[in-house]
Amino acid sequence: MPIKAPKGTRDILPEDIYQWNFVEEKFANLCKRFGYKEIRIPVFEHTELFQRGVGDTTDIVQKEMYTFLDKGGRSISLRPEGTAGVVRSFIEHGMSSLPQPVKLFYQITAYRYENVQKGRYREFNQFGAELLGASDPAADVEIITLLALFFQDLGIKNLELNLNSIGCPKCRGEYNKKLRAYLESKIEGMCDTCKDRFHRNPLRILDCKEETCKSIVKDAPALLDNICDECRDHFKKVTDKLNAIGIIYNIDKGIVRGLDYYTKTVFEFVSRNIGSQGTVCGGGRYDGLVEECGGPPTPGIGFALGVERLLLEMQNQGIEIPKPEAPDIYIGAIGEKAELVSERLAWQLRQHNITCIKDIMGRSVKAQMKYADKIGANYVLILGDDEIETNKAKLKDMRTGDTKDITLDTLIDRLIKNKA
RNA sequence: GUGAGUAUAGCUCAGUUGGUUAGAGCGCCAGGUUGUGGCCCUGGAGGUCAUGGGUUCGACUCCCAUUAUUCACCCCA
Repeated sequence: MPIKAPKGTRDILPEDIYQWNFVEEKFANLCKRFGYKEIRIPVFEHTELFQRGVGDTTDIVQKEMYTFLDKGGRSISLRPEGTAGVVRSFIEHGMSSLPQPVKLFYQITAYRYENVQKGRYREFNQFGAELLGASDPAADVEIITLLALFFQDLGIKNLELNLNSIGCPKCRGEYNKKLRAYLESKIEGMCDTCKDRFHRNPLRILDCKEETCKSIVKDAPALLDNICDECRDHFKKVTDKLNAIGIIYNIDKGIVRGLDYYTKTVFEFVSRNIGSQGTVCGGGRYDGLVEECGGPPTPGIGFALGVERLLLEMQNQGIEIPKPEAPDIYIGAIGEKAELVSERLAWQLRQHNITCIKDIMGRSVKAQMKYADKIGANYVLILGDDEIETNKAKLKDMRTGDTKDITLDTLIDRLIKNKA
């Protein structure tokens, strides 16, 4: 039995890689335009980091992490997301002593043990950015505008931006009391997971998809209507700024986010066209996270964007990504003498930054021509005894089919000129 | 963890009420033209019919299990 890629993983093949390179480069350039710097973090971390950072009560930590003991007996987990690792690095390298704010971006794979479906894999790719040290609503807006501009740059239209505020620990505590009071009498009518949530994290009951829970929750007090003055003011400033820029959004009181660290602003960009996993990007503010992970009190906000979903959406919208450039020239040879010359020629061409494919199969001229055609070479040069003797050859333009006599010494200059 | 669909060549798929050497198109290799691609023609390589068991004189076809895969639930990027 041949070995196949494990469930939920996939190869990105040479024929598709240009799409990935394209969005990766676009994202990196955009982040730099906003003053963000790239950071690379480990694929695995101490399990405890995610337990503390992502949250012990979350599905991600409870049932989706790839966790194992290494040979030293340490509990290690593959990162299920990027923020916790970035925050750990921020603390470990004393980045709170850097000029504030600290702006970071990354392009990572992440790992979650889940059942696979469209737009969801066990190994998946995320683009993310984290803005640390800035508590002002302007920081929230910067992160959202970065994303809006990214989608605009790529030509993606009609992604819905959903916004909510889930308050700070202070007002959320108040709200949890209110919510519990409201739900207490109705607890018997709720599903089993929600009965559990009632004690652990009643907020997430708001997000339950069970009909019975939904109907109970429908008339529950909304979190957004019960946040404290400071949080309300923060949220208003965020929406005022978005209005001023002209970024369209919905306020969605149901967004809770599955990670425990979020505070105040939470948001997501959603597509309706790419299956049931339509959240292309999710993010929010996490003012307590750095401290929770053992660093100095530091506000932060960031997001993670699912690259597989991004590409699905681009495909869905018919957005064309420029294909990679074709090889400049194919050099074929007949006979050993010509082969030696073609080796030297190819070496020189490549030194001059010209993409040159040469024959390494010793095949017939016809086979070589067919191959040159299939790889999309712009020009073909076939060398034989005649060419070596006269130092001249026919340079064939594969598009038009025209051939032109050239001397071998002028080939490089000619190709360089063609490229320009 | 749960539910449903699917599994035949590298890819996309045929394969009759169960019948003997399992097919096509595309792709790959070669030849037709021993020095010039695309079009055309000819030939070749490539299959434990997902795996294991069962029913049957006989199974790609029917039944069961397993695995993989797709979509969905939960949840999330």
